[in-house]
Amino acid sequence: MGITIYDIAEAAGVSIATVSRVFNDNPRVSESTRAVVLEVAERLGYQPHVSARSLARRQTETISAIVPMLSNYFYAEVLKGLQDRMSATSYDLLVFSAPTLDEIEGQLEKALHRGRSAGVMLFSAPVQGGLERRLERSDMPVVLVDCYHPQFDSISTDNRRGGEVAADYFLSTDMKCPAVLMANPHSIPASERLEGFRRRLLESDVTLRDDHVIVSSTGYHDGFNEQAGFEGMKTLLQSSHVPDAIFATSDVQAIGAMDAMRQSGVNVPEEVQIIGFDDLPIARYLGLTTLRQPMHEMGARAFELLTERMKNPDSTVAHTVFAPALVNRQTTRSSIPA
Amino acid sequence: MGITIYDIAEAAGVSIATVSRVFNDNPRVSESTRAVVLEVAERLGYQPHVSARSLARRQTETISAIVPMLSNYFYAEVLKGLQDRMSATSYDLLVFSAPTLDEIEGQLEKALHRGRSAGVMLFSAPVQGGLERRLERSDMPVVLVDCYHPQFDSISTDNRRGGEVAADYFLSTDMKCPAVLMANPHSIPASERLEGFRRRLLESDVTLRDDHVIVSSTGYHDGFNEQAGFEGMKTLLQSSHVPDAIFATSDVQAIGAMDAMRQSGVNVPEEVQIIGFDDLPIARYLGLTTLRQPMHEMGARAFELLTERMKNPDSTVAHTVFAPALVNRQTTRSSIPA
DNA sequence: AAGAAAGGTGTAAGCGCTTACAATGCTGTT
DNA sequence: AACAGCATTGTAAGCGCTTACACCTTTCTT
Repeated sequence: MGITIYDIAEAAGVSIATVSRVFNDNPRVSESTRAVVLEVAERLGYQPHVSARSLARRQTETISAIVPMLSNYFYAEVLKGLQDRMSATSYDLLVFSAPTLDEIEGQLEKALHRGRSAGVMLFSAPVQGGLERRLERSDMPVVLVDCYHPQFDSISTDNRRGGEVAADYFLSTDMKCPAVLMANPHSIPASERLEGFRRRLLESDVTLRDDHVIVSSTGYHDGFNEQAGFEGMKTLLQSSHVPDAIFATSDVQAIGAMDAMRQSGVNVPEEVQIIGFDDLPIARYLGLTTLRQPMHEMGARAFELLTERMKNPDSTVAHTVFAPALVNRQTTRSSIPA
Repeated sequence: MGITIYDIAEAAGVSIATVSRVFNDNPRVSESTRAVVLEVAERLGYQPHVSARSLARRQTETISAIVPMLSNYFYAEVLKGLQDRMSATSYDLLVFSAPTLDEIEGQLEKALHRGRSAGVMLFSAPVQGGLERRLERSDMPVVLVDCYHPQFDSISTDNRRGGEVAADYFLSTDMKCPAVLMANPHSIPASERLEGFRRRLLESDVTLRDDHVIVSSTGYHDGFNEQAGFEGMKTLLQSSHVPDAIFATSDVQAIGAMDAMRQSGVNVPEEVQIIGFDDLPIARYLGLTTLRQPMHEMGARAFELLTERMKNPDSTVAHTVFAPALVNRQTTRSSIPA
């Protein structure tokens, strides 16, 4: 159906090898024939056939991203950073979605399919068990995003540090009774955030009650969703000890929690302070104090790590860890000068 | 590097044709040899090579989506609907991003590349001029999402109707002075929303002042962004005639506007009502009254239209139009009984 | 002026798969 | 017993491209 190099070759009066060379920027073609070939190709509207090319070259120009869910704004932002970085290159982005843990392996299998992609980005996946083995067995360049494994390049945020920063901030205010709106317990980022938060409080004279760590009841988005925050907050407000400082493991949870407080007539931050995590663009317009993850930068860096790995499969593994930064807005009270 | 059908054929003691037949569910293979081939393939970890397969078959199993921006939550939601629908099939999703109008043609060119995809979804693109010609010239199955052209299958929301519904609602309250927070004027959906809103007001005794149609100052996301809403609202609040009812052409603009009002101490909805557009999941937790677009359903339906078109290239063009529904929450006042 | 080096082009053998066609061995018919 | 008909399998020719190798001109050495 389409125009092939044979058509071009014939029309230009050269061989297919020459046509191919022109399209591969091979210097062993004279300027004059190059011009002719290009002119003919342009006139006939020639495009190289993607599959044929990658079959012959034994490599593709597409990379695969396995993402839990596009409708999770955190991933949407990271992917935007990734795409902005990629757009200058000739790579294409194939997106697989794996909403639940069990689906990851299946999607990874598709992404790892021979001839499909030049590299894979795996988002927020606990790399262990079958997944770990599968990844080790393949010789595909891989970058982990928002997760970690010693053997693979990765890019992530220092979640523990984020928890610590949140705790430190609360401790610098007149906070008496903290609580955590936690996502699903099996979520590694969420667990790490909780861990950092808890660790810092342990070193202080404030205690984090066990019943003040509310685990998400909904599995959707791994518990990183508004509803989880809303319901968790409802629970906290009914507690015998209503907390006065909330650390939510994501902005969307914080947003749900703020709604619950609004409905109950609780003033933020006068009665209850709240800190989120991510700093989605929207957080600014909600006045939400939060821990910023450089999402676009993470996406861009992930692409760089991946291409680096593709170029140099045996270089040492690189882990890029970003430090989350507290963005102080209107849902927290001011620090008490020391 | 990988295992090929030759390896399988040799190990199973059959020809490559038979191996190929097994993997293509060709019935002309005996049960016994099928079992042997499958067993050997499993043992050797065989996977068909994607490019080789699509080269030989002259077709791919991937579809391309050209989206202005992944970080626009509307697209993220539609894509989620699309992926959920696709996950049961063997199709893969290639995502191209075209943040500005000029970039669409280039990205479309990539998506239309021979051998790349079996079909294309084009989001929010004004199909005219070069784009229109390019699309007509290709024989690629295409579905337009959030835009319209008589010659191509499309899926969209009745934007004018949305504007009318918003106007009708405001008119049913004690609204005196409406305003519109408009995105970029060249955005077709935004223009249509404005048009419907304006049309209804024209039939009423309330007038929409020209200086109360605020066009987005930022081009980012075509003006569908929080900042545009924020700044537009600031402008309105400084107007000699401060409006008491705002129709924002998207939820994110409404969110920006609400922040501006909060900062200025304006009460919503007592002093100013506001209606958004989209009904992002977050809208519910912000109590935002808005016009709901069934985003997931739109994605799913887009996929169905596309596969339909792929199966049957000559069937008549189908346009699916969803009616937006008003979701009444806390940013609007109640209707006055007629 | 002869030979080496360099530049430019063509030939042909893949890349891994699908599939038309041919070949084989059965079964059942007459 | 000979043959038609069927099920099963193999052979080989692509799909459109890349690239090693060979070949032929030029140009440069000495």
